[in-house]
Amino acid sequence: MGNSDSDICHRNMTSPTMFHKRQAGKSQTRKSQTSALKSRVMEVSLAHFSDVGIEQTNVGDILQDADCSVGSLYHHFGSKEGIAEALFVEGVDHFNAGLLAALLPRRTASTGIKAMVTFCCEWVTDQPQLAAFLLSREIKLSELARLELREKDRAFGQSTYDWFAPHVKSGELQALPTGLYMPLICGPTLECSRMWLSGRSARSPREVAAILAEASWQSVRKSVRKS
Amino acid sequence: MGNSDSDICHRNMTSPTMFHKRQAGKSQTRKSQTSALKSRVMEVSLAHFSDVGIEQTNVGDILQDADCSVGSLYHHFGSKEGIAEALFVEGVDHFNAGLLAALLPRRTASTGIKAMVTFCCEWVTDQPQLAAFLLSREIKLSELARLELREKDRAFGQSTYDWFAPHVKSGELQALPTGLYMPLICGPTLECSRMWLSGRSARSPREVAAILAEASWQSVRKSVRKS
DNA sequence: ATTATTACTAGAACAAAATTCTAGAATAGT
DNA sequence: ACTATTCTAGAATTTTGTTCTAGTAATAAT
Repeated sequence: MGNSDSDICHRNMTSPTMFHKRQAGKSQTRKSQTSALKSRVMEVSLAHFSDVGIEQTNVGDILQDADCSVGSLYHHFGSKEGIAEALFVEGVDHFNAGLLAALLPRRTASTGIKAMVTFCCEWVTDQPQLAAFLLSREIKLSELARLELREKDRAFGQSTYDWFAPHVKSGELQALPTGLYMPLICGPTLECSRMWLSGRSARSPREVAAILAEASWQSVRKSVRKS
Repeated sequence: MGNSDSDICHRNMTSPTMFHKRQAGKSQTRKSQTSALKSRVMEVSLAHFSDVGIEQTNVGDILQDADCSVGSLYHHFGSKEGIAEALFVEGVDHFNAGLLAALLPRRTASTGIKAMVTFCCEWVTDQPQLAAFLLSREIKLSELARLELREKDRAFGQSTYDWFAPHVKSGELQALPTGLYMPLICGPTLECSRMWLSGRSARSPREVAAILAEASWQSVRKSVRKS
């Protein structure tokens, strides 16, 4: 059938060794090259994901933009969703840590609540891509990542609750089902963020931070009204 | 090259006419059969989308569950995203209409705001699938649909604003940037909804409707405080 | 120093899934 | 009756995510 015997096994004959396109800096250690590659992939992926969503992003584009080979990508991340998962976990960690750092030092209910809202607004405004990606929630997490996040979520909830509890006891904050504090405090801000991120609103969260902070505070404070 | 002259054009020779699996009811008009098919596809798709997301849902399953052919599906919806788009537009319409119907008859600021929140809670609790799908926002809308929605959004915003304006003037409601009313009023509820729909919270929006309604009202009312 | 072992890179091959294509059937319009 | 249009059908194609095999650099073990 073939031209001669010489064409037996013509597949996989192009030795990868022949090409060394990506040797970049010879001085760099392998380790740093590798971690640079991983960050490059994550950065590029985030840009695509937040722009058109995970589904619409195709691996080929990531590969090209990050100058990465199929093999490397699947070695490091396992799948396209794997990249999204890494980004998601990293992002949640960063956000939660910042939020706690903003909350914990405050000594009064009012300043604490307002600090949370303000932090949310700044964070979203400062990293719109990551925010858009986290808020989109189109990620199908692996069982492992799901458990990891559930645990982090629990720990985070506990930390905030420990801060709230005394102020509830002292009568500054309303006593509410635990699960309602976060939605009441951050819900409006997140909704504004979604609108701004998707172009449905012109005002950035930062611009309306003060209003949101005040409003959220009014919604959870224990109020004794005049009228 | 071929065996004989008789095998010219052997592709596409299986006449679709030979099969009449889906003739269902002969009495039905073609029109009603068609619209039934479309609803079936949308219903089945919604179930899959809200369950595992658009990406994870595969067209083959929809085809099978809705007893629809590839041709019909692509004729009516153009693509998988097309189905999602149709569902999305329909869902938003339904929600907005309901919300307005709940709001407009109310005569006081307080009852109006609370009616909005309550309606949100009930709606989400009553149609969790549709709610989950709408809130997930993993849909990449076409330019056309985007414009259509933008316009509907504008009209909706106008209607609500027309209701708000007098109460702002009368001093019951705070004067706020127009884009902030919806996030403040519905943000906490939507956040609760997301948590309930994704299993991160046990309490349904309906169960906490009263608390949310009161809190949201406090956040937008014009307040004169004692202390 | 030499030899396993491991971590990583590379891209061709593969498989699965979405979409296009061709064509026939039902219906509406003239 | 005939023509155009809408709709149905499924085979064929294309696209795209992932696997596979094969190689290289770095490290550990002997």
